[in-house]
Amino acid sequence: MEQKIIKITLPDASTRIFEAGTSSMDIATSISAGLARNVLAAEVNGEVWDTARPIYTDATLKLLTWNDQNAQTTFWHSSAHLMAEALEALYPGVKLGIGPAIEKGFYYDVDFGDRDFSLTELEQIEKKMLELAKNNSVYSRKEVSKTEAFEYFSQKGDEYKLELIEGLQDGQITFYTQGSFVDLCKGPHIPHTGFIKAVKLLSVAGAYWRGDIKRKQMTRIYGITFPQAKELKEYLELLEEAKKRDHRKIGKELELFAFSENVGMGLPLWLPKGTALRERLESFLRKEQIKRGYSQVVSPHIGHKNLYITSGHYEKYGADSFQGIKTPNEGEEFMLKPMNCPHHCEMYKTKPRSYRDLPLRLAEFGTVYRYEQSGELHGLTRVRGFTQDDAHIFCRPDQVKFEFINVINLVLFVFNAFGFKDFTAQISLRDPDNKTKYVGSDENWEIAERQIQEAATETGLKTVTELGEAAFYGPKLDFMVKDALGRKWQLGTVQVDYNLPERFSLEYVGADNQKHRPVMIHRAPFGSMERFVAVLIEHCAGNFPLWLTPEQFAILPISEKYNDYAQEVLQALQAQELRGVVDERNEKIGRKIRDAEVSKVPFMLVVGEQEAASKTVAVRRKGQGDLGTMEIAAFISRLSSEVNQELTLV
RNA sequence: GCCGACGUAGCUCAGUGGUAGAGUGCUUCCUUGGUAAGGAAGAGGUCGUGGGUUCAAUCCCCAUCGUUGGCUCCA
Repeated sequence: MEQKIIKITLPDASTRIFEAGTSSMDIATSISAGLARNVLAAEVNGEVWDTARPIYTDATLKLLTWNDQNAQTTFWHSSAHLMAEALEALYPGVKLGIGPAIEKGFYYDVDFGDRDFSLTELEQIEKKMLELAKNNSVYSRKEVSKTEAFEYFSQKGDEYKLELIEGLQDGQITFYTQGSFVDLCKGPHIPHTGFIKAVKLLSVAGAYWRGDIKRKQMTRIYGITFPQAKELKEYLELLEEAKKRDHRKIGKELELFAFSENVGMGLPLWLPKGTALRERLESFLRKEQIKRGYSQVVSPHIGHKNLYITSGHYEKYGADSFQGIKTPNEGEEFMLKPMNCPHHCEMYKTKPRSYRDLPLRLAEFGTVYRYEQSGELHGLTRVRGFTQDDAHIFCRPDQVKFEFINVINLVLFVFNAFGFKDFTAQISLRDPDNKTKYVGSDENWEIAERQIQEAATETGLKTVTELGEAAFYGPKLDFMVKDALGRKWQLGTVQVDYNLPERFSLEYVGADNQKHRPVMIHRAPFGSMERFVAVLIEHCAGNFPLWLTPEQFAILPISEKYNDYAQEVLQALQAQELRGVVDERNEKIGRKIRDAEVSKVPFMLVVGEQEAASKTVAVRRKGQGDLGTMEIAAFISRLSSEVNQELTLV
């Protein structure tokens, strides 16, 4: 029986009575005209609806304005429709794929046919969008049958939409219309285009239809919109600021690393300062791992081809890898190692193992080489030669969960040490519909997947689960951190592997005096030194913690007359294992300070006549200014204690 | 690998169908200065590379290499 009267519960738990069929816009109007002017969408029983959509049942209602995430998503989705309307106006006959909102903004995939599309055309599309927005065209929703939907887009000749309709269920198909533009869309949308006051189209990119490399590549146009011009300006400024944190820029400025065409793309050169930083990171982790029962090992950069045939990697990746290294011996071939695990398996096999020996934890800062697709290379985050902070834990099946938990704790320890609070822990499982992509028995996969999930639960780790993202040999838990521009990168990783022990016939003798197969856990808390340093740079904008920074201080003589004293100070500090330089240039002190500030040196030690006479230094802290004069020993103890404090915190 | 953009002095970038400019850095000189840029002079570029169009190409076209925004991939 149909209700005549409905009860609406608002977020403050108050309730109001309306006639059935009242829309959330009507309700907003009844509350206040100001609210009605600003409401973009509504959450009806937790689902985001158009404000014009009539409500026929009792419901909880939250009116969404620009400050709500869901309103912004709706706003940007509606903006994608507006862009599509502009595109149809400017380029008659374009075909449209999908046009969703994304985290910041929206995109639409467009097929321009034979036409080449260029960046320079974005501006006139923006103009057209703003012009159309001024029409205050209402986004109106219409339920259509599958047949009607087919008819409309057949007539229009848009095969992409037809394919989408194919996958939809009759009775659940809706069209949205604004102005002259009609789109297949389940909504919701903002009330009308007039809310869209500022538009910026940011970039164009090729994107395969339905993410399939074998299908047509469409032109994807990315953009963002705002209800106020001021907000767009602020957003663009934020983007500019983020670009200043880019590790590629800071890495060059601070002389941490470089690339050379002559060396080869994706092969980073670690310069002295970058190396100093990296080696500190390595010793930090090495020390921690020793505490946690790991043994450090070293293996060569190449391995016999047979090693990778045994491991299965040759079959899987051989054709897409750096190719084999030939020797003067006919038929002999080595491969650059793309991972460390096969070497570590061979280490395991150097002697018979007892169940009492397990777990065996072999750790190595192992440099590996992978022929990544050229289009994938990106600064230090995606390279072709990199060093993993790798380790393989060989354990009994009953130890897997415990070891897994310990690894999770190690990763969290590392992330905490560097202040990475905003990360995602992702459990990657098999694609249940495509099991042939993976090796290993169903049973082992199920055990491994369960153990990962249990370990995550028991450590209290908040995780997201992705199907189909597992490695081909086992499920994994990845820790992802965002870079300055919001791109996600996988740093820490933990992976269970039942496959390699099988392929390498690894065994241990159990308490029952029978042979058993160990389980392997691959893990890397940093992921790789390269990617970790990249993300760390962006995280701290090049202002590294004192214990890590390549140069902790710069000694700045007032004039050349005090260079000798500056050297004396340097000797004293270096004797205490503190790191820094003397700026002996023929420049004024103001200049030397500025340069040291710009190059992010934490401490500046000004030395002149007074300091030389009293064997002191005038200390200045980056970003804080003058801290006053102190004796060299006092500065040493201040710097050392700050370093120690950082290290006990981490 | 695919689509788009870019490649000019060590760095950041301007510019033009008639063989190139700024700022900064670098070198030298003057200055020896007390907490975010002292002054002057000078050196530096086959305009990524290879073809083509043209009387003439750094500029237009093609190819190639590299970088870059995405897509796909990622042991």
